[in-house]
Amino acid sequence: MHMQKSWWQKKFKKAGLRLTGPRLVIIDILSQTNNHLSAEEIYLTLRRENKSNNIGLTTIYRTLDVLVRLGIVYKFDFGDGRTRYELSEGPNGFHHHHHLVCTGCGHIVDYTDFIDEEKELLDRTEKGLAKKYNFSIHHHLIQFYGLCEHCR
Amino acid sequence: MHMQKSWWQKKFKKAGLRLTGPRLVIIDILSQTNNHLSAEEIYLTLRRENKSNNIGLTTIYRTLDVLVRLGIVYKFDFGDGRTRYELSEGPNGFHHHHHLVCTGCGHIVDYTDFIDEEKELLDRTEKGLAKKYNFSIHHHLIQFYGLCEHCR
DNA sequence: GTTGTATTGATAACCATTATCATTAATGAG
DNA sequence: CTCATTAATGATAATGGTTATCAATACAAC
Ligand SMILES: [Mn+2]
Ligand SMILES: [Mn+2]
Ligand SMILES: [Zn+2]
Ligand SMILES: [Zn+2]
Repeated sequence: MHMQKSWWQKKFKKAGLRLTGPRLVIIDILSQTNNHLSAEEIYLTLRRENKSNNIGLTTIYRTLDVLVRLGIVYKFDFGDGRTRYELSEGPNGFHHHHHLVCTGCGHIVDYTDFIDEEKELLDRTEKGLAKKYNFSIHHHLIQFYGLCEHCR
Repeated sequence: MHMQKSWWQKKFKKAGLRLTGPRLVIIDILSQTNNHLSAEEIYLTLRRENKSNNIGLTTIYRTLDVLVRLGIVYKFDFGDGRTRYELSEGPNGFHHHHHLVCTGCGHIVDYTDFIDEEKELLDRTEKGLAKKYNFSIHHHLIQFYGLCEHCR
């Protein structure tokens, strides 16, 4: 009974990193939610669901760092004082989106509206900036801030 | 000999806040640079230039908080572990721009290229999102990340 | 000038994230 | 499968940017 290798397992192989219990469990937690979890939230979820005896908070931070380096996870600052993480890709491939952030309650909306137009403009902007300022650009960040209907 | 009121003095008045020495000095520091200063950098600049006997770091944080609330200063996280601040407006009015961040050395470029096109798309996006998700949107954030020629 | 109150600064506390280091376990060779 | 190598882990302490406290100070309205 061999499990098919998921998209992220290959990345570990290629980087020469070990597929450990904690790493599998943390990716599992992230793939089970649409939320943008903080390290502590992952930690608490693990304890609550008894997913693994006791993974240290330190390991969560280290693992997230690895996942970000491998491009498996994206890292965000939404201004609430803690870094938040989200899987970069689901089983159905990338889900390119940007964020709408409520500065009242911290609620976050993943939106894909206008993404195609944005992408076109961003590509053009990226090329222009790269040339003019001699940068090699790797990624971008777009966020809208406001108040949700509840916090209005 | 009456000094003309600057754009930000009115905001203090309207908000019923006092125009104190420390506040004036901190705004002065920010208006004297194109850099995106952290609280500690402002603190050190003050001591170095002897702008005022001894303004406490606490006061810097509190003042920056006030300035952000009044819209006199913008607050940014460029991923280097400290919050950075920038005057929202110069003597010649707003200078709308976005940021290009070097993840190697932290160097930041203010760019205005493509701003008009971005603005058009952003306005449209903003309206669309506001309606669809029932948000009142106040501001947005656009940043490009990469490596400058030095860090390549 | 007097007065009421917002503001300040020294200090301690907070809290998310990192560094340390001895212990454990994933992996590849045999 | 067994073993040896060494990356990874977890308990703990430390770090560092930011906040809370509170008595002392200084705006600004009269
Ligand atoms: Mn998201
Ligand atoms: Mn800027
Ligand atoms: Zn809200
Ligand atoms: Zn650089």
